[in-house]
Amino acid sequence: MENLSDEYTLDWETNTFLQAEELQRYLDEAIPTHNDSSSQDGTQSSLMANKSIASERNRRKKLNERLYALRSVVPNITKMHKESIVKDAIDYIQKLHEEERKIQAEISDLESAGSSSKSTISSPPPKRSSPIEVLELRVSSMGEKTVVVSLTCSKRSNTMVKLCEMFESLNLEIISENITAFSDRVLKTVFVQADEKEKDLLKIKIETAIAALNAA
Amino acid sequence: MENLSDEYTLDWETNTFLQAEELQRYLDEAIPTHNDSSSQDGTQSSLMANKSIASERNRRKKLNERLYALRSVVPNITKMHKESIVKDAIDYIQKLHEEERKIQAEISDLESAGSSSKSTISSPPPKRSSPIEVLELRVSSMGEKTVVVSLTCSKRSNTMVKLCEMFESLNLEIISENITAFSDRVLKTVFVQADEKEKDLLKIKIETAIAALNAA
DNA sequence: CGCAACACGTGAAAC
DNA sequence: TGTTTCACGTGTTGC
Repeated sequence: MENLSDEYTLDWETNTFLQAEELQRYLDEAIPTHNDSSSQDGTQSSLMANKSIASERNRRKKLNERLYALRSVVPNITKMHKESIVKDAIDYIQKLHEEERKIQAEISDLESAGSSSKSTISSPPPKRSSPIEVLELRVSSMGEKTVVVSLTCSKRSNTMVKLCEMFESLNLEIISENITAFSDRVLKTVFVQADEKEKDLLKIKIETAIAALNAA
Repeated sequence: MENLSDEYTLDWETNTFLQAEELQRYLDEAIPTHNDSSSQDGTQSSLMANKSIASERNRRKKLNERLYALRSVVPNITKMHKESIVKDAIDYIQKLHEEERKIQAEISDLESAGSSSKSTISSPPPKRSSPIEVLELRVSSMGEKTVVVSLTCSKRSNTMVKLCEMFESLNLEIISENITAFSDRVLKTVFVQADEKEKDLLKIKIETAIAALNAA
């Protein structure tokens, strides 16, 4: 039977080629397996066979290297089988496609910047958008000394960061705040310690801050 | 020449699966290859073997379908061999990466346009950094394809912003995320689309990102 | 004739 | 335990 006791498998799970040296040695050395000069009627059987076998090995090796490289350019993932590597690559490409589409729209909207400091709410479809697209802004009072701000935006690349910065710049006395991102929406809720009469003023402040941030 | 009588090979060159019917017939029919009733000692040899062989067939078929799908999402080229499909996909992803990088730079340049004259609202350069103090970091899996990150920090001046930026920089596939600040704590919860096996790796990534951010 | 690309069945190894 | 993934050598087909 075949001896081949040694282990040469390259390892997709542990990320790197395991024992590359050994694999290489195996590959280089093992090609002329049959150097038994049986010299039978065989014309060049072993010679031809060895070439074919080497070609096939090389082909497989190449393809595997390519798959390995493919995985390395796809972020997020670090393991998995051949099939999943390709699958994840597909998903990733599609994700990039969509992202590019969004960014493209965002940029074209940015260039045709119209400062919309007037509208209180209202921004209906995903058509009209600026860096921060406010879908809804509600400022209400909860008791005498607490004001609740509820803000809904469409989710863009840096929306959460900007929202945080924006509220931070207002220097409010924040009791508690919360941001949730899901689907294509970002929802921010802030509990502010302030007199209920400041409610409307606070709303204007927020609108102004957003407008300023978008016009920057 | 173009006789192609019993052709079953699926054709990567001409783009579509050639003679899919015939291939299918071949696949379906040929499984119980050995129904030679030699009635040899065979206990379950053929039975077990046929399972293995069918599994292998299915695995290969799956992988080929995936490769085919991969090629379909990569624009530009259409045809070529397996290896080139993967290679083109890699090139394309890298091209998209670079494009994204450019766009990102362009956008940040656009955003940091004006300013400098007389900013009433926006804080000038509040570049003071207060490190992120991690109180608890829990990364767990929820099902096979979802990983939940739960991170608790102490609340400092820019903690929320930094947390958002940090997660954004990781380029994860985020299903939904949430930040809540209350009292002197900030709690961030993120649902990430990732294999459960990536759990530990993801935790390390987050820890590293936070450490790097604090060292700035 | 060879060369390149492929599908196939098989045994080994990992989970 | 068995299921799944893999590399391998081989036969076949089109250039």
